[in-house]
Amino acid sequence: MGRKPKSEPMRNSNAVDELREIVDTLVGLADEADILKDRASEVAARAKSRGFDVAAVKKIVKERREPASSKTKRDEVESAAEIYRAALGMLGGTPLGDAARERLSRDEVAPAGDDATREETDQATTITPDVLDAAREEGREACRAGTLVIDNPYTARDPRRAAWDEGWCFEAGSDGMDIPDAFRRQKPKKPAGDEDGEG
Amino acid sequence: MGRKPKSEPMRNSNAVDELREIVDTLVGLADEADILKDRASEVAARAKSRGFDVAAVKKIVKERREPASSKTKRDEVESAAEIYRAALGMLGGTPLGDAARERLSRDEVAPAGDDATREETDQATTITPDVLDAAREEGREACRAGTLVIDNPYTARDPRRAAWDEGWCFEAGSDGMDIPDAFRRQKPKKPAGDEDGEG
Amino acid sequence: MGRKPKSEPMRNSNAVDELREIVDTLVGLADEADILKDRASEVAARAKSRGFDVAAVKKIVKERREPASSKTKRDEVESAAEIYRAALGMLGGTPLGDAARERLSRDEVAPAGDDATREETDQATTITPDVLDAAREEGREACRAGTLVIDNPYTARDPRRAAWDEGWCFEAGSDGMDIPDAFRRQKPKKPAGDEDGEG
Amino acid sequence: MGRKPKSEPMRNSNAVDELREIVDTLVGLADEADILKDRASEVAARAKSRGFDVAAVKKIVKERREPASSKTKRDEVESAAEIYRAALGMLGGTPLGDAARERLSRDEVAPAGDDATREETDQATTITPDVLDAAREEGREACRAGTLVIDNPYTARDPRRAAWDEGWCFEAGSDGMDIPDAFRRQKPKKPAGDEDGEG
DNA sequence: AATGCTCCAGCTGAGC
DNA sequence: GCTCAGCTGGAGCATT
Repeated sequence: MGRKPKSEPMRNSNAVDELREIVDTLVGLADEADILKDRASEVAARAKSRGFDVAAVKKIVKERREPASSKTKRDEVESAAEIYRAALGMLGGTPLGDAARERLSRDEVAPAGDDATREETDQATTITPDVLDAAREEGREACRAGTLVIDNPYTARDPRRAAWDEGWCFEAGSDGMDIPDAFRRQKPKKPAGDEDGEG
Repeated sequence: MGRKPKSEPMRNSNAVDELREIVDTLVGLADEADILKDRASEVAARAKSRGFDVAAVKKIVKERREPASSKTKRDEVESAAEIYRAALGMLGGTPLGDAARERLSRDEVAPAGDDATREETDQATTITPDVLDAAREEGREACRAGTLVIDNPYTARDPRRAAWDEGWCFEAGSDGMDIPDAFRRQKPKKPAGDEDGEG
Repeated sequence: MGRKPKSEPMRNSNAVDELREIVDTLVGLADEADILKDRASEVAARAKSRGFDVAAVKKIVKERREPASSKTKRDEVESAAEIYRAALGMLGGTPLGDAARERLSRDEVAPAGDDATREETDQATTITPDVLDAAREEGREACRAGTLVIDNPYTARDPRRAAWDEGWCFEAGSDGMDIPDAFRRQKPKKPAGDEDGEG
Repeated sequence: MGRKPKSEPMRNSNAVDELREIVDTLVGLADEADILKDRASEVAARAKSRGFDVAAVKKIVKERREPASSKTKRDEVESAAEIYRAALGMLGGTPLGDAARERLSRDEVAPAGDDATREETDQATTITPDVLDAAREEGREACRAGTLVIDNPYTARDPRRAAWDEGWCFEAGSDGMDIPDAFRRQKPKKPAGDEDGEG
């Protein structure tokens, strides 16, 4: 395999030498990268053999490395997804997280109804579908009444908390008005104006 | 460009006809798939123009479509990651979620120390770094005392809740014993035995 | 952000320290990998600014780095693809390459007809569709006559060369017999036997 | 569980209904896409069981589907890569393809030396490294003399053809002048001007 | 609008 | 035999 045309000075060569250097450099860098990758695989294998969940470890590593901006964006997406889940009745027992609550409160999404309707709720209730439906309805009424989503009356682990959230979010998106800000992509180019792509 | 050797019957042809049919079928299927993809892009574009967060919508769609098994696995990984975050002090204010708590309780990870040390905590405390450190220490003591992680004394939105969780998880992994079950990959082939890959 | 639960020795810690070390190591390795990647990007940018075709350079680098085995497999696939193209009349003016010719010769794919039919061909012919069709037909006859594909009578740059190849390959796959070896995946688990997955 | 807040009219609902419709549509489209994918897998499996080389079949399918523009670009990159390979002495026995030859001729890359030096070459030579080196040197001289690369004196299957190409291309890039046009990315923004990114 | 980039899913080769 | 990690190819996105 001729590496290069045999014996000659070619010290004036220009393009070929440049090209060769570029290629060699890139090959070298790629080789070094392979070494690093191998070492990482080793560490992962050791972690696995010790019993750690490698997928979870990688998740942590990714988190550590991702810049704050990505993290922020990730949270933005997740909070929006939670609100959507709630509005579609897909919460599945897990109530809204902090980010989603903050987003909903920040945007004052409530249709601003007449008056507060939330009353005392006893914690000792047995959880049945009916009870959950009632909580959902409570959430809707609360939303109409202008109650903030953060004022969900049920405690953190109470299944009714999620149901109330669902009702609230559903109502927030069901007022016949335009899409509320909390449903929109945050930090848009056009802060408040709506662009109707098909109108 | 000749599409095929010109005029002849070739009704006995075997391999070529088969090949042609296979290729044509695959091309057709791929074309149909492209159409579907275009339609999906259209819908996404419309959603975007209406103001929805497309990334969040896609997340919802993915969730809807992913089979229960994937969902379960995803949760497994996420709960492990949360426990790791807690142990490394990376919770960042968000306390452990349900799955992680359940996992920690299920595995009875506590080193079973001497006696319960948790006392009353007043909710009205101003949150300072010191207060969080105290909560962290409380969590560690609670872990040593055999308190279950589910018995975190702080309420859902109290920042000390996360700190207590961190302390508890850190302690659970710091007892000088082997890696606790809650840190391990769930449902392993070898339920409890450890295999040291490096000897 | 508390890096770790505040002030204590914890020199007996086990799982947590291990986990921390694993994560830190992986983060470090990933960071180093990023540096290498940046350097590679720099080199690529320089190459681009000098006027080189970066995509082509990357291709060369990839080639240099890919092990011989991958190269071999790549060639296997490419030779098969060429034969398929020829059989489907998709050569588009480019005749079969060396690898495909060798493969076809090695497998003696010709249906072994009666006698040689190829006669002299004058090079000065004007190329018209008819001429190409004639060359195609010649190739088919040559195949039936047992002529090896390597004995294509047309010179390298003659468009009829590709047409002859097309005819030859088409005939090789059109004999009404089973799929010829040259059409099959080389180096199969079952050297000659065919397994019909569908019955 | 709860698909949506139970029984109510909500015919005025806006955002939620829109969202639900979008999600449902996307789920439906993705499901249809899955079906198509399954069918394609079936066909591929059948092809495999019949003995076809599935990778090669996929390559053909891809080719059939890729638009002419992609094809053109692909060829551009490949021809550049071939020229680079030749200049670096990596041809490995395969001479330049048509596209590369055309590119080199189009750009008149030769340094335009003194006089033609190519003489008759007898085909019966035994191929040895020395012979290849000689062919390489011939190619270089031919390039210096202004001979077009298309006038490579060796026939298509002669190994010296590749060596001659290598010498020619090497010389074309080694004249101490700037990077020749044939080495550059075709159809650049700045047709002839060079921008030195690091000068 | 075109291009490069980054992320993701699907595929392939090992390993228990 | 099945699973799993690594990898390649493609699609969406941001950018100019």
